[in-house]
Amino acid sequence: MIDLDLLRDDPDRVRQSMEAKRIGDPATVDRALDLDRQRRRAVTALNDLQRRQGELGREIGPLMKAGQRDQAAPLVEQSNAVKAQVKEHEETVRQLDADLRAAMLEIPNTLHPSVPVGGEDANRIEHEWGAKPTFDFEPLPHWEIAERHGLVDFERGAKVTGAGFPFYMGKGARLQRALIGLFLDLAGEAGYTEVEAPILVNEASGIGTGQLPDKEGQMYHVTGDDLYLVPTAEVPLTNLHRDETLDAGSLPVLYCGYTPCFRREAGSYGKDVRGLNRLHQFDKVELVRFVRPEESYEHLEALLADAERAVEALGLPYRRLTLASGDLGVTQAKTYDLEVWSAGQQRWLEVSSVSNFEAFQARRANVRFRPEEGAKPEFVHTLNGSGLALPRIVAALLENGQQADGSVVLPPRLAQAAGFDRIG
RNA sequence: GGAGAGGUGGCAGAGCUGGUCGAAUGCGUCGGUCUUGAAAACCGAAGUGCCCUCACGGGUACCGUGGGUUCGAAUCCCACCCUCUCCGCCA
Repeated sequence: MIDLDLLRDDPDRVRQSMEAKRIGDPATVDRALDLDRQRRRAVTALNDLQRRQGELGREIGPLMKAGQRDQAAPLVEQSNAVKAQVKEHEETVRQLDADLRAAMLEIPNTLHPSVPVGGEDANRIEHEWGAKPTFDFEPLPHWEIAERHGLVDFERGAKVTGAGFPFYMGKGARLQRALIGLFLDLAGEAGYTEVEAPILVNEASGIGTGQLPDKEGQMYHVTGDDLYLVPTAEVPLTNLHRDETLDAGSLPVLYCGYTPCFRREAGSYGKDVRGLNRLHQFDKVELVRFVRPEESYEHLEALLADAERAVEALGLPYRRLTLASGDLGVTQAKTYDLEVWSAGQQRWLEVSSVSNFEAFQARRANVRFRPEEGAKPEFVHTLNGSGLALPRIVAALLENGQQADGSVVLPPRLAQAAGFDRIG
């Protein structure tokens, strides 16, 4: 949710962000402003009536206590009349509140000035690291390598659950476990507190981080208990402090957590979804920061560095993009993507998305802090980044590490964590 | 899942035979007096959201959440959520 004061003071900026992000209808801004004006008028009227009701009640009280019902009768009659009006106005305010909130939830976060405006082709490549491997043979895509070594069983996953829910077998499974451990260790070294979180969350949490109502169809919904499977650990980790006022001295708060992630990926089909490229269930280590607003862009860079360190630990060539406005979601003010080079497919695969949400999530989730003793609570800024998502990392490791004899060599740091340095 | 108890301000804990209750009291916090300084003692301050106001200030709502009864609800009724105790079940 954006700041209502910003909407009132600078609606043009809000509209421009909507247009640049290509999200929503800019007319929503005017609708929200209109609802806001109506609501304030209604609240003022309601408060006046409530005051009158209180006055009458305080006059009636002593009379009733003294048994002077007759004297109280006309006042009671008045009070009943006011009560009816109060009820009416309450309903009006309730409706306007709901409408305004709905409109506000439709308005995406504003952009940081450094975000390039445009569509996907305006994404800015900032940095490239590592050398793409070269081969004196035709490198295979990871799904063929995985099949050859029995690392991932897509068919049986499809039988047991459905497409996009693979089994990892043997060294494939051990690799997952080693990567999760390695990523959590790296985050721990960087100062993050490790968290094991619930992987089912309630509706309020979905709203808090912005998955609801915007991306309703993307989460698996457990209807029996009205809970949602997490699409990322960002949801539980950020909602951990929902409706809290944090101690200023505790900031910044840094959490890392591993969870399986569940995404319906409704509407995404095509050749780029083969193998491990896009799954309904996958593993990811997520990094989350709660910070003071004035420091959030420094933290964005620090968080980015944390994610890059993880890729570099694996020796995978990668590049960093600053996402253009059109590629940003509802909630982000600025996002960097990290993409690793996947030699068998000859393409870049997104493995991390590092974002500053400024106060957008904090306002929805009501996470605040008190800047100093006695000061008013303010919203924190929240940030998060993958550190990292596993499947495409595994894809790149298999494709980049493949040898002429069909075996796969693992990078040293991973070999150490996994307990083996070669597959096949 | 069954039976019972309970959810009050930063914490603890009254109030719950409805009527200036945003709410006693204690602890903690902050300011002051005293002291060379500190402690103790004493005095005082201090919640959050929303609305009106340039401001000073004022109004209103909030005692788990949402409804209801009533002229009036922290106090009564209903539903839900959560915590605790006992029983059952169980990795």
